[in-house]
Amino acid sequence: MEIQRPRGTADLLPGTVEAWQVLERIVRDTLATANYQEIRTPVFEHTELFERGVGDTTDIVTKEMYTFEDRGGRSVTLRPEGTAGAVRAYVENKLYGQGNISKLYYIGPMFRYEKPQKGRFRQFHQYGVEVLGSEGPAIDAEVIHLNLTVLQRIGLKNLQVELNSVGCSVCRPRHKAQMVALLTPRRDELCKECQERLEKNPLRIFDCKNEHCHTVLKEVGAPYITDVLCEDCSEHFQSVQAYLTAMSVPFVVKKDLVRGLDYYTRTAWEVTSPGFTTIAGGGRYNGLVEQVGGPATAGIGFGGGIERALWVLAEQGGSLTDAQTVDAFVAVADTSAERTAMAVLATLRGRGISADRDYQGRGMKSQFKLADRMNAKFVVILGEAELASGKATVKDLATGQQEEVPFAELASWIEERVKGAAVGGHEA
RNA sequence: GUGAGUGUGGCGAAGGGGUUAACGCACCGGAUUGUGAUUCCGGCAUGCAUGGGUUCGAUUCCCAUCACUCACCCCA
Repeated sequence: MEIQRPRGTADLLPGTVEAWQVLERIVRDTLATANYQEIRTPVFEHTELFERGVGDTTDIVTKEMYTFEDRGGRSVTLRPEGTAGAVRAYVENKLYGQGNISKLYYIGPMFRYEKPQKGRFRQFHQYGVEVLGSEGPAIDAEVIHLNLTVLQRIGLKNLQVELNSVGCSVCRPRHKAQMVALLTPRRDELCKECQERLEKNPLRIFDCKNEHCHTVLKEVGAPYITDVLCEDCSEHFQSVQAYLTAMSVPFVVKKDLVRGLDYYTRTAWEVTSPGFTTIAGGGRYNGLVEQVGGPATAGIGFGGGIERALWVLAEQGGSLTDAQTVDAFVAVADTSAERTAMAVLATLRGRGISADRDYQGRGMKSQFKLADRMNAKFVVILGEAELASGKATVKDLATGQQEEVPFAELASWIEERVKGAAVGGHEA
């Protein structure tokens, strides 16, 4: 049997990679406008990093990690998300020693052992930012603003920012205690999973899809974390909203928003579009750097799914690319012109003019069809007559007009006419 | 991880236990001389996801495996 790609992975073929290139370009350009710098970290890390960083009660760690032993008997894991690795690198390379905040971004593959579905893969790709070293609400607003801006520039419509605060090490335990006190008497009525959540992370009960669980929540008067924030968190949350408003970032507060990772504190958000799953999401993680072994350092970041952004874009009827084009197609009318054709190709390419030809011995008619399919702008015809006269016949495929151009002037002639027009794939 | 559905050429698809597996698109070649459209002509699956079983005979029935899709879970 033919070898197939592993489940949940995808081949990106010519025709679709172009959109990825454009999207990545948009991400880089947008983040550069806010002075973010790229960081590249390993695609696998010691398993312990994720267990400690992401949290060992999360779904990601308990059932979705690609973990294996390497030949040295070490347990390593393909990264399921980008934050843990970035934070590890920040600590290991002592970036905090520079005294400034670090504004970082990454783009790359992530891995999660899940059952693949639409918009969900085992190897998927994210771009994301991490800001280390600032606690102030202004940076929250900047990061959320960037998160949304990238998506807008990609061309997505009907985007919605859902915002919440999940508290800190002061208010979270307090909230947890209240939840446990209120819900334990009616523990038996909760679904099996919520009974577990009650012990590990009661906040997540709000996330439950089970109706009866919600009824119980209401009846006992279980408070949203947002309603019982400590003073500092409450103030922070208010400020974030004020800054967002100042930056004209529309958002809605969603009190039951809980993110899937344990490390979030205070600000948490998701960006969605009605009818789709989460396209991007992020939050603040003030305790994470310490947990990974660094000095107490505030952090905040987001991750966006490339497949999901492209999927939603396509569903909304948008696209990111035009087909790649070629400036000149060199048509060989007679085998005696073969060498000249190769020379012309080399010359044109040397001048930065994209050029291609037929390598399958096709006839004239087929070569023109090929040129047409490549979206070539000009066809340079080389045959006996041209060799004899020292002039190439050049046809402008858009107008259908032909001209004789001396070999020596060919490159400049084409360059003049092609200049200014977007040359295939160099511009976003 | 649980449940359901699907799997025929590059793509979309018809078919159905018995000796030529429709059709459309795409692709390739041709319609007298070295030129892109349309039209016309011709070509293009010893094969119906893979492996096994039932049968005189299977691509059509059964089982397993793999993949994809959908729902749940959760998320990007």
